[in-house]
Amino acid sequence: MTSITASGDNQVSERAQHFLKALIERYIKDGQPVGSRTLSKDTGLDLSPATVRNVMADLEDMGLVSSPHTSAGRVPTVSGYRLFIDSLLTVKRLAEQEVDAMRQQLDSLGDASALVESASQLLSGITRLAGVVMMPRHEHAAFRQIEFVPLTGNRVLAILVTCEGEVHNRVINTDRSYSPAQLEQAANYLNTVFTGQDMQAVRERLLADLKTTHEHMDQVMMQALEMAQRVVEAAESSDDCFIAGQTNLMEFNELASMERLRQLFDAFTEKNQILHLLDRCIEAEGVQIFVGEESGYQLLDDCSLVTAPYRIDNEVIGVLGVIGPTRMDYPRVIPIVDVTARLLSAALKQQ
Amino acid sequence: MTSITASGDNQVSERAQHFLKALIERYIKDGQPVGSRTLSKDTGLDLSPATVRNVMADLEDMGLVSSPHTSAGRVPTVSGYRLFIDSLLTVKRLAEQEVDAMRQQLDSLGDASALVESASQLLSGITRLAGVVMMPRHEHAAFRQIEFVPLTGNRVLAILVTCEGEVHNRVINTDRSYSPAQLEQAANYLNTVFTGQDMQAVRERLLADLKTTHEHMDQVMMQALEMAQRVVEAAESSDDCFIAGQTNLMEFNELASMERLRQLFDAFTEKNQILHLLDRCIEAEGVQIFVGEESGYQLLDDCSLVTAPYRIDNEVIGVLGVIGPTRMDYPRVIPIVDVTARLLSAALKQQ
DNA sequence: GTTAGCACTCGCGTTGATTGAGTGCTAGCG
DNA sequence: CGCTAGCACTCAATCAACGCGAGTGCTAAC
Repeated sequence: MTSITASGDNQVSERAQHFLKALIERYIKDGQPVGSRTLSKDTGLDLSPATVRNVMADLEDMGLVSSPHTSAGRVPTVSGYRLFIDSLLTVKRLAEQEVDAMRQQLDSLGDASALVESASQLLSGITRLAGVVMMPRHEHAAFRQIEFVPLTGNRVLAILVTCEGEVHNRVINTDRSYSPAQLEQAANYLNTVFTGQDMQAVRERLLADLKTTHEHMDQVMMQALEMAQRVVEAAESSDDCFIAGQTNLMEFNELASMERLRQLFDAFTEKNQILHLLDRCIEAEGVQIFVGEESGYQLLDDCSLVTAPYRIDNEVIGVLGVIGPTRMDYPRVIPIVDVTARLLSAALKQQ
Repeated sequence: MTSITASGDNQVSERAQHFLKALIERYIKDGQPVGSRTLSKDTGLDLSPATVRNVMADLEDMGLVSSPHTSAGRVPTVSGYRLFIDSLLTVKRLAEQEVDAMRQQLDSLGDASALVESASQLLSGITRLAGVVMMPRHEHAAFRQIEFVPLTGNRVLAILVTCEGEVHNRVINTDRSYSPAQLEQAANYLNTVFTGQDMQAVRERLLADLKTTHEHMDQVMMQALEMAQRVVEAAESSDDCFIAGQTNLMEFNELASMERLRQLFDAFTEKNQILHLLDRCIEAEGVQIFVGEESGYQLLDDCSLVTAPYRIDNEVIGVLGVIGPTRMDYPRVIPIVDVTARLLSAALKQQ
């Protein structure tokens, strides 16, 4: 609309940025719209409220702040937060001892899922927000062992173990009953063929075998292939996530509406929407942030999501992060999420 | 205080009971304190509000109802609900087709834990309260098979399968590494010794062996015994429960305080308090109800718990129920809980 | 460009009056 | 003796009126 100022800083002057920063920091601190008087004291610069008001009017024109009503102070808009996050914010680095404390809390005993749970609790406990951690997805997980256990009534329990020590099991209804010996033989065969192989390869091979060998093979093997296929499938689709500290969100009065909260909590138990969202963050290099509507889910309209990918052997295998109100303490939360991702990566590597 | 009336009905007259019943039914329906005028219309008897007031005053003296303030109507107290539940209420039997619909929803595929989850969802969905189902605890579960899988770094994955098709696994840190052959040999030994035996017997035998054979046995076997002991322990302590539809409770304005709700939800994720409470219901014959403070947990002060045990082969193996506000529709909820328990029992038996 | 001054706006909390639902009590009736 | 009509009383809830205070935009002067 208005012509671009000569400051070069595409539209918003150095000073205006400084004010925006101060405003957001203040707003994060006490959650109230911040007025010109307060702000004039907050910034180091020794300027009168009236001057501040002029700057605020500019910021409002640019859509970076807005006032809830005519005689309240200003609050940051989503674009305001965006600018703040992208170029204004000064991250508070964590002290070495804080990192150590976190490392200790991340109990590295037990299996991957215990670790993931522990990480989400760590995140939520330390940020007082909701912590969420995707289960690691091993695209290149390796097949270790498969076992079939006959149950009553034509049902077979298939157990699959990966080299990473994860156990997946699934009950499968078969059309006729099989003897323990038959099942053992089938398992032995599969184990010798597949042990150590990449899970994706196993999957493909299984599908191929199921098609091609349709006639040549005996009934038992066919059935075994199918069962293996089913449990591998189950293992792959078990991308899940842990969410901890949901109830922390109840403390924030900007989310106080039961209606909204309920939808949010339902999404947390449903999980798949959250998972989709996390999936979209998996390609980011480091910390990624969605503010308010940016996520695209109306559910999260007043929320922000701060995520970071975690990896093993330099390959990204999952994402973790926190969900909280848009008014969250980004400078504090960002390094926490970042460090937690690193710690989790390290802990997973040790296994 | 006043002398006992001759009605014999220990203090509270036939008519008073009738009024109490009408009052509670009304209060359950619209959640407002009910006044004398309303009540005089509600009961079939054609009596004036003034008369009703006299009766209400009596009920209040007996502690069965109370008024939130002087010019509001009356609300049932805990003792009022108690009397209502114990001797006044007329249960609404479920229609055959409703039961059928429930049976269909209770997806009987998959393992026990899927079934339990499905049951809790069924309960919460149909009552619009929170549904909770204990995992079945097989005191007499039978040992089926144990397997040890070596992982990296002196860690071993122990997998235990019961005859019922449940899989328990646990990662165990050992003090030195063992070869796959050693582990297999150990597993084979345990399997031949224990297969088909009662889990409790297995547990005892393991403990005994660990003590007595201390010197005679070789290192590998000692370690195997210990690992087996650990995984059996894990299996036994895995008494857990599923809770569904927590968010339903947000709809009730008597629970609208964030503070209380938060505590409640935290208890739901923590689960062990809930479990203790359910444990106390395991001995009841049929449906058991805790109203408000009766549960003994302050958390549940404004809540009621309706439970019923479920069984397999006539042996009680778990409890399920619903949690909701004290003002819940008992006549409807009770048969639902009852029927769900029966359906779950039947579904478990089929396995 | 900055600031002081001023009129104006608008949410919030207080007050006070009104309403209406409901009670307890008492006197009278069958 | 049980029931009822009537009456005075209580108390939460609703609403309008009001003042307060925080904050704004604008203008004129430095």
